[in-house]
Amino acid sequence: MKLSERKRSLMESVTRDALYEAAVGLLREEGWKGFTMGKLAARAGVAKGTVYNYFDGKGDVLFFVMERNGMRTAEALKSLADRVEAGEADPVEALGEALQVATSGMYRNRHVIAAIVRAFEDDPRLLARKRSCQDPKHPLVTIRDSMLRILEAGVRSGGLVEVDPRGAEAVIHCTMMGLGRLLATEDRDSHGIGQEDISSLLTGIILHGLRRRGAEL
Amino acid sequence: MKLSERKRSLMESVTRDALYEAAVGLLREEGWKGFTMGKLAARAGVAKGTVYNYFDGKGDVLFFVMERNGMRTAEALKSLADRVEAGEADPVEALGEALQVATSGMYRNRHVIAAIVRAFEDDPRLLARKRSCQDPKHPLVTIRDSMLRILEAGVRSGGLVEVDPRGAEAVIHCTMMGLGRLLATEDRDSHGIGQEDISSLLTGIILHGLRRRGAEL
Amino acid sequence: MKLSERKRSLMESVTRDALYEAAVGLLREEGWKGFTMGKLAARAGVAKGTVYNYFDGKGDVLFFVMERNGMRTAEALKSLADRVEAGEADPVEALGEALQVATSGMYRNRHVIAAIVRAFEDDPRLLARKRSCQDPKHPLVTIRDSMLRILEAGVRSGGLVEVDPRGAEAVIHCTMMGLGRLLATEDRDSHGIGQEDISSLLTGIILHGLRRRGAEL
Amino acid sequence: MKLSERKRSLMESVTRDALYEAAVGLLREEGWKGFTMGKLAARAGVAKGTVYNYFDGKGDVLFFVMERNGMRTAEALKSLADRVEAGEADPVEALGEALQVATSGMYRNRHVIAAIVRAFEDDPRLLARKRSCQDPKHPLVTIRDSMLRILEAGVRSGGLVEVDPRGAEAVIHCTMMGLGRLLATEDRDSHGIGQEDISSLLTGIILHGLRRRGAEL
DNA sequence: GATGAATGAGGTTTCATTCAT
DNA sequence: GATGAATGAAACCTCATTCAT
Repeated sequence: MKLSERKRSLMESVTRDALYEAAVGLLREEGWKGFTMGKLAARAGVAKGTVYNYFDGKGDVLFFVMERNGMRTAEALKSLADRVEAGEADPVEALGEALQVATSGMYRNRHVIAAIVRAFEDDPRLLARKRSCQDPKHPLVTIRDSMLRILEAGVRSGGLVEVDPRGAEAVIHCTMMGLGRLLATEDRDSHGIGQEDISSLLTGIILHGLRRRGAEL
Repeated sequence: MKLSERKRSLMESVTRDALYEAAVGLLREEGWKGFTMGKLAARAGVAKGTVYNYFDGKGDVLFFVMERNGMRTAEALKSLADRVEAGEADPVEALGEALQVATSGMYRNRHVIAAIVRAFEDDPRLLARKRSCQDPKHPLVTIRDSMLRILEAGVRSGGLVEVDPRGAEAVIHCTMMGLGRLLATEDRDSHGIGQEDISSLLTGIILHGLRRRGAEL
Repeated sequence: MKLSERKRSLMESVTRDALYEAAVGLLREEGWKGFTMGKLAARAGVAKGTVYNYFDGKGDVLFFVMERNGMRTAEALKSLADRVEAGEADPVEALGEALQVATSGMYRNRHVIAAIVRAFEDDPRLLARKRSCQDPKHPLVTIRDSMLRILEAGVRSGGLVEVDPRGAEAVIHCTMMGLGRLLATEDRDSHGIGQEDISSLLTGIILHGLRRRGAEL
Repeated sequence: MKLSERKRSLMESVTRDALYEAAVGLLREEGWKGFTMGKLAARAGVAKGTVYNYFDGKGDVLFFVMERNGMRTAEALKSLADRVEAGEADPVEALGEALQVATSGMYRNRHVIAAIVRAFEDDPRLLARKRSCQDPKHPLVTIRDSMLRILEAGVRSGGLVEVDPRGAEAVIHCTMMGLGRLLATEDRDSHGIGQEDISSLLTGIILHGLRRRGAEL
C-alpha cells in the first residue's frame, strides 16, 4: 500500500499548501480581525472541519504560517552566518546585510507578521509553545541564532563594540518587532517619512550604533 | 449652587478616576483580550451604563487611559526639549536622557501600552482619531514632538550625525513600540537577558548610532 | 399666593409647549427610532428628569402629542358635522370635504402619526388608556364622532347607500390609518404614483363607494 | 452520496420549518416587540447561532416569513388574474373576489403582517431590499401585480370607472395595509363593529367605489 | 479523511426610568 | 420643581470548535 500512502501524503500536502496560501492571503487582505476559521476554510476550498483535521486550532494555523513564512529569511541569514564563521565574510558587512535581509523580509510579510504578533499576545499557550520549541531547525530559532552568531563574530573580531552579543541580538529582535508593527500599520503619518526610509534609517542607526569607532580608520 | 456643582464635579472625577484605575488594572492583569466593558464596569464598581456616560465606547476609554498614561513622560520630555532649545542642556546628553525617560516610562506602563497598541491595530477608527488629534498638548503629540526637537538641536549643533531628524524620530518611535511589546510579553526567554538590560542596551545602541564620531574627541 | 400660582402655571405651560414642539420635531426628523427621552429632553432644553415630572413616560408623551396634533382636524370636522346636522350643509358634500380634511391632516402630520401608531402597537397599556378615554372633547374621539355624525346624516338623507354608519366610519378610520402609514413611509415606489395622487384617489373611491347611485341623477 | 445529501437537505428543511413556525408563533403571540432572535431560537429549539446559519439577521427572518406567508394569497390572486385575462372571468366579479381573498388572507395573517409592517418601518434597509426585489415570482410582487392586472382588465372592459389602474392598485394596497393594522390590533372597540364586518364592508365600499354605475343595468 | 450544521458563551451598546441632591 | 448621573435589563450578532454522517 505504499502507493496509496504516497497518494495520501501528496493530497495532504496539497491541502496544507492551500491552507497556507489561504491563510497568508487572508491575513494580507483582511488582517487579524478578518482572519476567521470559516473564511480560511472557504478560501482554501475545504470544509471547516477539515481545517481542524490539519491544525489544532486557530493558533496552530498561525504557528504554521509563521514557520513557513520565516523560512526564506532564515536560510539567507543562516548562510550569511555560516560564511562569517568560515571567515569568508566580514562580520560587520554581514551584519549590515543581515539587517537588510531581516528588514526586507519584515516588509514583505508585514501583514502576516503583525497578525502573528497579535495571535501570540492573545493566546499565552502559543507563546509557551514557541518558547518550548528549541528545535534548532525552526525558522524563528534559526533567524535569531544566525543573527547571534554574526554578532558574536563581530564582537570577537573587534569590528563591533564590546557588547554582550545576546543582548544585542535581543535588541535587534525587539527593534525588528517594532518595525514590523510600524510597517503593518501602514501609518504614513509619521511626520511624512516613508516606510522604506524608516527601514533603511533603522538599519543604518543600529549598524552605526554597534560598529566600533576605531574600525573606521 | 456652587457647592453642589463642586460636589457633583468631584463625584464625577472620583468615578472617572475609578474607571481609570480599573482600566489600567484590567489591562495589566488581563491584557487586551480581557478588557471588556463589563469587567471594567464591575471593577470600577459602577453599572455598565455608567461607563457609557463617561466614554463613547471601548475605544474612547483606551484613548483616555493612553492620555493619562503618557502625561508624566510627556512633561519630562517637554522640559528636556525646552532646556535644550534654551541652550541650557547639551543635545546629545539630553537625547540620552530622553531615551532613558521614554524607556523607563515604557517599562512602567508596558502592559497598558501593549494593550493600547493592540487596540489601535484592532480599530482603525481609533487610529484615525489619533491622527486627527493635532492638539499640541496631547501627551502623545508632546512626546514625539519633544523628541524631534531634541534631535533637531542635536543635528544642528553637530553633536549628532547628519540625519533627517524626522526620520530619526520615527525610528526611535518605532523602536520604542517594539520595546513596549517586548516588555509587555514578559519574555524572559530572550537568551537569558533581562528586560532592563535590553532597555539600557537599546538606548545605548541608538545613542551611539546617532552620535557623531568626531564628537568623542 | 395667587400670583405665584399663576406664575407656576405659566412656566409649566411653557415647558409643556417646549416639550410638545421638541417631540413633534423629533418625530418628524428622526422618526420613531430616533425618539428617545434623552433627545426629547435635550431638544426641549430641560433635564431628563423634568420630562418625567410632566409625563408618566414615553407613551404618555406620545399620547399628549397625539392629542394636540389632532385638535385642528378635530375642530374642522366637528364644525362640519354641526353644520350638517343643522341642515346647513349637504351630507354627501360634507363627507367629501371631511375626507379631504382628514386626508390632508394625515399628510401634514404623517411622521407624527406613524410614530404614534407604532407607539400604540408597542405598548398595550396605551391602547387600553386610549380605549378608556371616552372624554367627548378628546380630539381623537371628536374626529371619529364627527365623521360618524356626517355618515349618519348622509344615510338618513338617502344621499349615501344604506350602510351601518358605524361600520362605514370604522372602514374610513382604518383606511386613513393605512394612508397614514403609506404617507409616512415616503414610499414613492408604488408604481410611480405620487402620494397626493393616492390621497385624492382614495377619497374619491370611498366617496363613490358610499354614495347612492340614484343620487347622481 | 445522494442519500446523505437528501437526508441533510431534509434536516435543513425541518429546521427551516421549525424556524418559520416559531417566527410566526412569536409574532402572533408577542408582536414585533417580543420578536427577538433569542426567543426565536429557543422556540424553534435551536441555538442562537443556528438561526444565524439560516438567516442573515432579524430582517432576513421576517423577509422569509413574509414570503411564505403571502404564497397562498399570491397564488389565488394570480390564477384569478390569469382567468380574467383569458376572458374566463368577469373583471368586476374577479375584483370582488380578489378583494375578498386579500382581505381574508389579511385576516388569517394579521399578526404576522402587522409585525412585518412594523419591521419595515423600523429598518429602512429591509425596504430597500424589498424594493430591489423585482423577482416576479415573489409573493408580494405577485399579489400587487395580479391585482393590477385585474384592475386593468376591468377598466378596459368598461366595468370599472376610468381610473389609473396603478393608482387604484396603490389605493387598494394601502387600504389593505390599514386593514391589516386594524385587524392586528384586535380592537373591538370600533363602535362595537366586528372585524369581519369591517372587512366585508371595506371590500364592498371599494368595489362600489370602483364599479361603473351604468354597469349595473 | 472530509463535511458543514449546530452550538452557545461572550461582546458591545442602548435607553427608559429612578432618585438623591 | 429641576437636575442628570446611575442603573441594568435586554438586544443583536460573531465565531472557534465539535461531532454525527
